[in-house]
Amino acid sequence: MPQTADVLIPLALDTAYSYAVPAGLVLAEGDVVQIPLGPREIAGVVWGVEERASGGSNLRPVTGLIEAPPLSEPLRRLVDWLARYTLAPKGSALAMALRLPDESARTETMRVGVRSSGKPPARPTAARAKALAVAADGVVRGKSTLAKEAGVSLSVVDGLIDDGALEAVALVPEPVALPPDPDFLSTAHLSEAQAEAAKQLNAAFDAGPPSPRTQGESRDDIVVGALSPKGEGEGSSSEKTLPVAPPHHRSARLALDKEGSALSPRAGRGDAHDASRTILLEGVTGSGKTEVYFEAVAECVRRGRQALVLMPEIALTAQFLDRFAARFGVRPATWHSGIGGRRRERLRAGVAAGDVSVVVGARSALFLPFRQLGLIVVDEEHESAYKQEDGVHYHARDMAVVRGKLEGCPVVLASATPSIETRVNAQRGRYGRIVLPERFGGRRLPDITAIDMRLDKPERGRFLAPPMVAAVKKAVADGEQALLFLNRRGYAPLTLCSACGHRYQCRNCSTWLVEHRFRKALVCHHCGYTERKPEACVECGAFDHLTPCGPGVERIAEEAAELFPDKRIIVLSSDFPGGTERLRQELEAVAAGECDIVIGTQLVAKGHNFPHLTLVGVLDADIGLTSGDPRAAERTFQLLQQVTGRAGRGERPGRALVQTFQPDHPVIAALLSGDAERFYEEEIAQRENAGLPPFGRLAALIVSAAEREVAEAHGQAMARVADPPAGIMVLGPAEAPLALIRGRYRFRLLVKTDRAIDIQSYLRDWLGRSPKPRGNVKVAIDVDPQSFL
DNA sequence: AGCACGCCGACT
DNA sequence: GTCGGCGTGCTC
Repeated sequence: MPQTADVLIPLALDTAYSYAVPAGLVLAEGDVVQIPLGPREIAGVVWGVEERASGGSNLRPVTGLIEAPPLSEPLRRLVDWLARYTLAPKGSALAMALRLPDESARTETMRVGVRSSGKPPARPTAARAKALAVAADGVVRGKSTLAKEAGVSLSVVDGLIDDGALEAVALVPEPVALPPDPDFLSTAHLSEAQAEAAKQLNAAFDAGPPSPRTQGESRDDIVVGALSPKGEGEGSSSEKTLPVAPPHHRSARLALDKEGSALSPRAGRGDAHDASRTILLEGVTGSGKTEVYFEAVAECVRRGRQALVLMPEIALTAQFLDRFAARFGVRPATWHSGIGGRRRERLRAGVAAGDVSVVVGARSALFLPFRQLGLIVVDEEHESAYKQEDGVHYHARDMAVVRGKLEGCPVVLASATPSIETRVNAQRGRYGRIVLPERFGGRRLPDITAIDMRLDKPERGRFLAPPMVAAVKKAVADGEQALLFLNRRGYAPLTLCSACGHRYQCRNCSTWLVEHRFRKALVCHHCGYTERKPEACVECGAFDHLTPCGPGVERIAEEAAELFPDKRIIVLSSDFPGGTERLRQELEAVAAGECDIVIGTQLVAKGHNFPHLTLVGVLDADIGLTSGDPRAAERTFQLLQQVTGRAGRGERPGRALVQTFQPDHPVIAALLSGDAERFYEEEIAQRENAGLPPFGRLAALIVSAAEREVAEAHGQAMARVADPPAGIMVLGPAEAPLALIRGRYRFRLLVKTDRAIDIQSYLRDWLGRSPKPRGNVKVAIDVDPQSFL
């Protein structure tokens, strides 16, 4: 019986295309196939197979099966889910999971090995005899290995191959990763609290459903950060204007749920099942979260399943890999954007075959074709680096929760400073929560003291307050390391001409240009626009009147160099001269203690540990509190908590000094009191009081039209008509700060929502009914539920 | 993603 | 007169 295959193509296409399956080829869902598309041939994945007695003869045939790991059922469902949630075309979502070997991989030379063929060489020589003596054991070696071992040159080996005494064989590539040993280190090194936490964590392995793959139908109900339903009783007022969702669309059930909040299909139903399977592992810096989740990884490996540890890319350091090796005997397989070519493909294959049992990777590792995934850990779950902002917009932490659900495996979200949404999910019982309250080894958290800048003013033209100077002086005099933290790159955030008052501004954005003295340039930190620092004022032509206003790390370094001329000072920021590799080296050097005073931006708050650090000085704790970003408070708290937590990880206790103008601000007060709990409660309450969801949901709708008036009319009509269903808020162009009109009248509306999925049907319906002014309005929908909050 | 088609400005 | 910019549509 002839087959027809629906093939999803990794392009911006939302529907699978149908192809005839040639006789002799039998396809299954998930198979990677080559198919003709227009004039070319490309790879796609079989999304469905139909048996057909007749018909299908008008379809173009599948060209062939590609040798690549097929996409498992859960992975295919993840692609579906991702596409629907982000409103991305399915094909684009597929592209994330289908990264086939690129050209460089194919052209890379295959490693050739040699072994003895048993035949004696036609022309024996001394060198040949030596080589053959080594090869006599019949073991396959690389050519260069054999040459080295025998102490002969490569040409001798080549000669023997030509001669027929050695035969060349394709070498089995070395494994991408050695198997980690879950019992390499006994659990005796764990503290009591850690051991208890590990035990609780490991209980999650047995709490799951018997078979995850029988649960297909429930997958729409997966609750992740941004999708979590609101509390009960929130507006259902606009149901009358709720458009009738197209019947073909699944969300009809959700959108038309008459029971109450249409957007909260599961509101009020605590989900004990989820709670035992997605777990927030919360512990202050230095409490040993990593060791705890390593135990879960060990347990997962013991059970013969695979574990995935997700990290923000910058946190994937040698330091971390060594910690892993100390626990498991070997370094883990790693996956990040820099892994390319053959290595990439072999890792994929190893993961698909189940040979690679642990992968540590950045967010894209989420789409690897695991054979039997048994655990996902999301380290530093609050990190905004988990947000993919280009192409398909997704949050890797949320997708990890989704994949965990689809694979039927536990998901651990680890953080010292969890995101608000994760805290809320834990609080509402949707996620489990394990807290490590203390630092490992009885070490104390650093004492944090405020320096009230209204009282303790720095000297004129200086930025370090006297108590800060004194503290740094004492620390370095005692041979300790100090960190001065200022989250501002460059020399000065604003430059003006003291003769005419001209302020240097970016020509693209409305931001001030930041002076970078080292680079002799004025730089826009928003768009990257750079210009040479002018000799004379561009406005009035006055010389020597350019005045830097305010501090950046470079300026602090200048001040520190004057105050502590004999100390080793280093500035660490993301624009470190010499690139990422140099920066990495410098971070290692600092960790090794080869520096007295570190001056750094937020870069130093993440990833690296500095064991010699005892003093952290925060130079402007108030930066970011007034940014207008709804997550400003949360972000600032997380950052300050992390950076102050860097102090005192070694034997000595640490302390932190915080320069601030608002010691009573809730964020600063919570930081000073060390009461994170209080911060979260206040922050969540505040959002609820303001009528905001406790965490972000926002969808952006882009309308582009050939004519500005058309777009504007459309947008205004939309904003007006949109008396939106519960949980959806449509912001008109005037209210939307991001409503940029760029290029040819591209027009952007923001639509705020609980559930991106519902927007799709809502908009389709609304636009379907609306008159099309000139028949020339195109609607593309682009949603990132989290990027704005 | 590629590739064709079609509409507008600026050249040998 | 065309060359070529990109905006738009199509690929089973």
